[in-house]
Amino acid sequence: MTETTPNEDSEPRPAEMRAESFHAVREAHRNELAEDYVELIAELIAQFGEARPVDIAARMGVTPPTVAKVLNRLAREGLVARAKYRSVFLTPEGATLAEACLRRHEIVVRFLVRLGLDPETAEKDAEGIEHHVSERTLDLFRTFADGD
Amino acid sequence: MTETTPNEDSEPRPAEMRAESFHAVREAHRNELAEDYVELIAELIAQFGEARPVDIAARMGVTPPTVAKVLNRLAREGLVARAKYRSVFLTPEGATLAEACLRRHEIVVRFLVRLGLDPETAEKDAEGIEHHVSERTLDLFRTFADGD
DNA sequence: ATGACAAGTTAGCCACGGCTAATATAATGA
DNA sequence: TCATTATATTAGCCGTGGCTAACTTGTCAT
Ligand SMILES: [Mn+2]
Ligand SMILES: [Mn+2]
Ligand SMILES: [Mn+2]
Ligand SMILES: [Mn+2]
Repeated sequence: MTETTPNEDSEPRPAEMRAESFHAVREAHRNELAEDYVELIAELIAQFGEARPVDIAARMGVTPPTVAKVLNRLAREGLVARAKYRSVFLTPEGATLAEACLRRHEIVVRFLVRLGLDPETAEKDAEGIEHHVSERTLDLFRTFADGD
Repeated sequence: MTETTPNEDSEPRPAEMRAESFHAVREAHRNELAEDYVELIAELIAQFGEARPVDIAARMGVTPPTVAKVLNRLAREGLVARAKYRSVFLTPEGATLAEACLRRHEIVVRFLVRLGLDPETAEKDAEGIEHHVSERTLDLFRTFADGD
């Protein structure tokens, strides 16, 4: 059975289009951890004046060694500045990204709550959804959240 | 600077709650590939009577060896049945999962379209969002999609 | 029936992000 | 001060999911 145009009634999406979607998802997942980290680091700095690995670990729900490894990658990528055994800070690039992520996060949460979701679940679902929301979709979310 | 109750105006969510959210996201990501594969396999079987690795690869946007490796895992997990050099089929468990994923996928897409998104982008965003939607949220999506 | 091409598999590489155990440094308080 | 505790890092393990290259098997047309 070779792959030709199907004789079905509802046209299935072409293979390449599907592939594009999955590529986009994988791309989102590649950026996800960096986004959540810088966002969290920004919040910790705002609250405490610094971001300590131990606090990051507690909030990310992972162990300190895991945090260390990720932070090294973020440093390598220029999002984070660090000195051994010291707190973590954001580079300008990291701070910019954090700001964008924070905004997006809040829009998604407000949208879900507006839709009727309890804030707890909204926060939980948003943590995943936020990374898969295109600019267009985010605009619609924002409008809906503010709207009525 | 130790971590105590902050003197901020807006109460930040406790660390454990945040950790829970991230745990949920990681859990979703662990199931994601299996869900997308069985969903796709179900569709291919519906269209062509069988699901061939080469067609899976084209639609997932990956190479055949990658598909082979993932299929082996799915077989190990009892979602898929296969014989060497033959097409892939779903176990009852796999078929059940596929059905649920298909439904969820369609709800998310219809929701996004109803919100005002073009079908292209809706399909793309849905591919990621679907895995981060709780039962509650899915209900709200369904209602909104049908509603008005 | 068989040879050529398509499809599938295997082997082996890599980066990532979890983890534990062990070690090194910093911070605290008696 | 300095001993104890808290925090951070390193080393090393594992499973996953990408990839390419090489090989095996299946399919199809002549
Ligand atoms: Mn997130
Ligand atoms: Mn998906
Ligand atoms: Mn899907
Ligand atoms: Mn995701």
